[in-house]
Amino acid sequence: MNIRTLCLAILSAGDATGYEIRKSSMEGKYSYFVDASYGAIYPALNKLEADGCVTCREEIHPGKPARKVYSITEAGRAELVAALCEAPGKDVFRSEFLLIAMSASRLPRAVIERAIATREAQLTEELEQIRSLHMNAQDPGAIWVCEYGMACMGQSLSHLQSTKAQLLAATGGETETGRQDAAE
Amino acid sequence: MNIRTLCLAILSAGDATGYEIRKSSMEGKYSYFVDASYGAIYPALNKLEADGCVTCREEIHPGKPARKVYSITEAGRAELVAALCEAPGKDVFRSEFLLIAMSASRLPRAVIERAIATREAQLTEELEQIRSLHMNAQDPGAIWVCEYGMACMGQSLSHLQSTKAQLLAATGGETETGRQDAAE
DNA sequence: TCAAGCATATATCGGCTCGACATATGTTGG
DNA sequence: CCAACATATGTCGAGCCGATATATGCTTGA
Repeated sequence: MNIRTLCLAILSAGDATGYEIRKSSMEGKYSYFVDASYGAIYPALNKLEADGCVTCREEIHPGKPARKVYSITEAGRAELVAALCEAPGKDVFRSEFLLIAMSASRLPRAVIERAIATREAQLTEELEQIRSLHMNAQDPGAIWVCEYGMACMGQSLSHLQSTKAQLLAATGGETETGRQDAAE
Repeated sequence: MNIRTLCLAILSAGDATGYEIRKSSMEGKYSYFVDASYGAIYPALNKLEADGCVTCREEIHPGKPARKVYSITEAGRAELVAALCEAPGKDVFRSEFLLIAMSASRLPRAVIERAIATREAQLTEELEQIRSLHMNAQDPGAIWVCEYGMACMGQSLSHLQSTKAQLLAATGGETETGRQDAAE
């Protein structure tokens, strides 16, 4: 999957500027598919326009920088469907947290504590975000994806919370308070 | 997290060649942390050697290409611990499958069927792999990570299997057999 | 009140990385 | 027997990320 397809997917749900495409691919409802930076998005939009897959209208507000709003064309929709019909690539899960957890026995307890807290906060925030996405979702596919995400993240969070004591018990210790905390 | 740290983490568990590092970062027990290609690993190992973080011995088997086996040094272990003590970056989950699923209502049923089957096969294989990792794991941190992975993937697979009918019901249809299959 | 910081918005660029390829040899299965 | 695959190192072009530059309006706390 490439940036081109991501842009088409986002534009198929409504017109957007390059800035908005980047935002929804980094934080919003398209943040679970492929990453994209400006350096990838702006050239991709130029190419898509040259290929007739999108059109661009320049909204000029006096005194403001011009907004370039892109719309998908029929040719763009066709290319999007064709791209999505290709066999999907492998899903990717990469976690620095898990590398830290795996090295727990060689790291100070405080580092593991912070890593767990950070990961819990992340999962909680993401769950919250998907919940709000779920409430606003109309399309049955989008609803299914939200429910799938909530199920996976919910399990991830609850397993982390119920077993974090075991992980902390495996730390290198290092601090005097560490051993006392373990008795808690 | 960078390739440098990944190399140190892998070497901290035992000596390895560039080829072996790449393999375990792509398929083996280090495949859940950061991606790495040859083009990233070989330069990183050269840099690590120049910095005194690893040493390299060339095993020469006559008639074979020389194996460059790398070992971590004390300086390397110190840098690894320091790197792992940094606040961890966000975990990453990216899925082409979910983008296809989200677009289900605009795609032919057969495409969704194939995407689900592909994803089920992937998850089953990964679960199997973690199970074997779990059996061989010694370190408590590694065991915890395996159990965490099994819990998350197990939930992911079982939720997919128990709700895939709903996703298929949301497809665009397109094939005549599609509607008949839905009654199954 | 007003500067500082943040959000919006477009765009470029150096450097890093991926994926494919080149090269060489041992192993294994049909 | 040989094609395909695994081991093993390494290069290179294409593509992308992250940082930076530029410009402006809105918010907010000292």
